[in-house]
Amino acid sequence: MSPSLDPGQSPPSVAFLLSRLGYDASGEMGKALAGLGLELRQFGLLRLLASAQGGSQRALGAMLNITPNRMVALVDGLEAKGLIERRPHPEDRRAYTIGLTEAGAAAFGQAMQAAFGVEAAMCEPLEPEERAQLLGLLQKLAAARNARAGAVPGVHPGMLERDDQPSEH
Amino acid sequence: MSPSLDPGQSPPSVAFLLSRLGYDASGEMGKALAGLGLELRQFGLLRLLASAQGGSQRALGAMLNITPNRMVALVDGLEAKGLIERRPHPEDRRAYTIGLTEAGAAAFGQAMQAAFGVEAAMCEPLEPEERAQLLGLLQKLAAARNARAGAVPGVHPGMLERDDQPSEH
DNA sequence: TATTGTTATACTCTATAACTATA
DNA sequence: TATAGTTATAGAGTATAACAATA
Repeated sequence: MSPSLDPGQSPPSVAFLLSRLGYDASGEMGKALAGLGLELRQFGLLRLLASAQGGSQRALGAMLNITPNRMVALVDGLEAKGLIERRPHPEDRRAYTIGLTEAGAAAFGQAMQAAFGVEAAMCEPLEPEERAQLLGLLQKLAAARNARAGAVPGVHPGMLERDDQPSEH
Repeated sequence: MSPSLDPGQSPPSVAFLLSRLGYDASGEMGKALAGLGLELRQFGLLRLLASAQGGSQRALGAMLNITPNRMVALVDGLEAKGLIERRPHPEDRRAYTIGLTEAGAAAFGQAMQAAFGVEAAMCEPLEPEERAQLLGLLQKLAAARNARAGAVPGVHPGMLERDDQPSEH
């Protein structure tokens, strides 16, 4: 976004700047992950699994706003890489339990390193205090949104999927 | 993005939060524009035309990172709505000059109003001083990026197009 | 020969609805 | 009957390469 009268400048709007910078952040993150052979969405699932093991494929998909049919390909892809596993669900023979493999945990660690690299590069123009300030303000905004939305917050739908809007970015 | 260990929380990372909030901002902007019968990309072109009249279709596309073939449909759509016009280029009979119509200028005004509404809603959780602070920090980041990238800055590729990364939103 | 707008084709991604096996 | 994962089909969106008119 950027409804400026000057095409070369972002307008003095938080929403526009967030949109622009967030898009760039996703892009750089995607590039960094591509170097590891990972896609943004794959990283999103790894990240979720690193904190929430044991969920069914469907339950994980619900948390990521990914429909069941698309979860198949996503899980297939990571399983083919040996980063995750479909394990038999202990209570439901229809379902699988998705879990990180050792290689998957290692790959996730590398991806997080890459993410921190992107973070550092993006914040490089800011003084340390400015960066802390910005972080606090963004967290406040995000917290308010999460409280409002009520559910399924935290995971950037962009790296995963969504149910309503922007796909262009 | 959001490499947190807690799937319900964004991690303390500027990049992740920017990605998440920027995605939301685009989404809300898209919704607001949809109420006016406009898409994000269409708004992007209107916005550009409001400040840079007279460019050829190709030149405009270059500024928005939209390839010539896709500019055709974009211009077609807005021309069908009567918001822009293909006018004969004064110096090159192959090219057109794209210009806002009166209706287009009015629609752009309405879209800007909608954009400001989104801005206000998004910043509602912040105190006025916080908002000003956030705006300043985001502008500093954006300015540094523009200076680095060198060219074609300011316009959120997400509402338009891109040449490398995230399309998942 | 290069460039403008345009079109044609193929390819990717997604959505919707079915199917199977369990519950 | 409803739900897990899966598959099939169709649709939207995009990229690539061509094309006619003009430079």
